[in-house]
Amino acid sequence: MEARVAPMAAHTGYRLIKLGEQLLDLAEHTLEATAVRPRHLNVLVTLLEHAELSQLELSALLGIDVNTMVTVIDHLEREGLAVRERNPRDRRRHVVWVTEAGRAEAERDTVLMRTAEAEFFSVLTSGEQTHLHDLTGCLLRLPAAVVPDS
Amino acid sequence: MEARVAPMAAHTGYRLIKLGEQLLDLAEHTLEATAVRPRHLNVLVTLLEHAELSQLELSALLGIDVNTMVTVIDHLEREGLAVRERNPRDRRRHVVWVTEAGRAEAERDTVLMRTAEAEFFSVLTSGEQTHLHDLTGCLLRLPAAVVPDS
DNA sequence: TATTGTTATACTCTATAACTATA
DNA sequence: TATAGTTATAGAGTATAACAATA
Repeated sequence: MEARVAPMAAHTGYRLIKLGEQLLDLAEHTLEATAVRPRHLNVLVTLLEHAELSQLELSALLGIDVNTMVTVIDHLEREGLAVRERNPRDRRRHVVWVTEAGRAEAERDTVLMRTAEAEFFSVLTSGEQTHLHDLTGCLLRLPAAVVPDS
Repeated sequence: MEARVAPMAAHTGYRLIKLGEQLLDLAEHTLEATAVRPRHLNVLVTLLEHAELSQLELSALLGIDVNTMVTVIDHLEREGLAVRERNPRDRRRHVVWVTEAGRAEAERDTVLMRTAEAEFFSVLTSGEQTHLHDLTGCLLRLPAAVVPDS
């Protein structure tokens, strides 16, 4: 008795698309009870690491449309997690920075995400997880310097 | 001079989401000049492998909403790639089957996809590609019997 | 005249529910 | 009464282009 399988699953590319869908669903579900959704957490964490980014730089770095970025930061401001200010040296630009509440939210949510991911990947051994981490980093052309996920 | 990187890239889960997005974009772009889009090819290939599937069974197997499946098969019929027929043993059900033109389309498009994917994964060695194939299969709980992508 | 951010619009995708035909 | 498929509708997400402020 063999279970039916989608033949496209023979393609590694298809597998990665499916995994991406599952992991995005996992992220949405994990953050369900929080004030943010995955996209907002991504922006918060990025702002904590790279201070002084304009919205345009944020958009380029995260691959989020500039248009969408406006509403993401609208939401963060409304929730008191981030603040927009004019850049005094170029008043066309906004500098976005994270409030203390935003930092706390990001730290709490990062723990939630790490726990959920650990569970998701637990079917693999620790060594396999590291290997997957490295292979995906290579495909994304990430510099080796990126802190490993452990 | 180090390039700025999205800090979330430290999470393997985030990496897989990003790769999934890139690979879906790649699939869309690869099939741009054809009569189908990735979802239609997925259905065609599945019907060639598993004859006699109803639309409901197709939906469940591929994770495509029953609702969406209607429009996908509408498109395949309009393009002359598949045909819907009533199942004589249960006239509520449709049996969907692929025409000769549909088979040719699927075979041509599968070659296009394999070529595009080979290019995408070419930054990895052959052994690394196989390892990635196996790791993703494990995470998706695929039976080991699935034909490898080589 | 070009750039940053915002707003408006339309287009796609998806999700819910109502509807039909069959069982 | 339940099920397979279809259609209608509304909601979210995204993409394009116009717009305001500033350089």
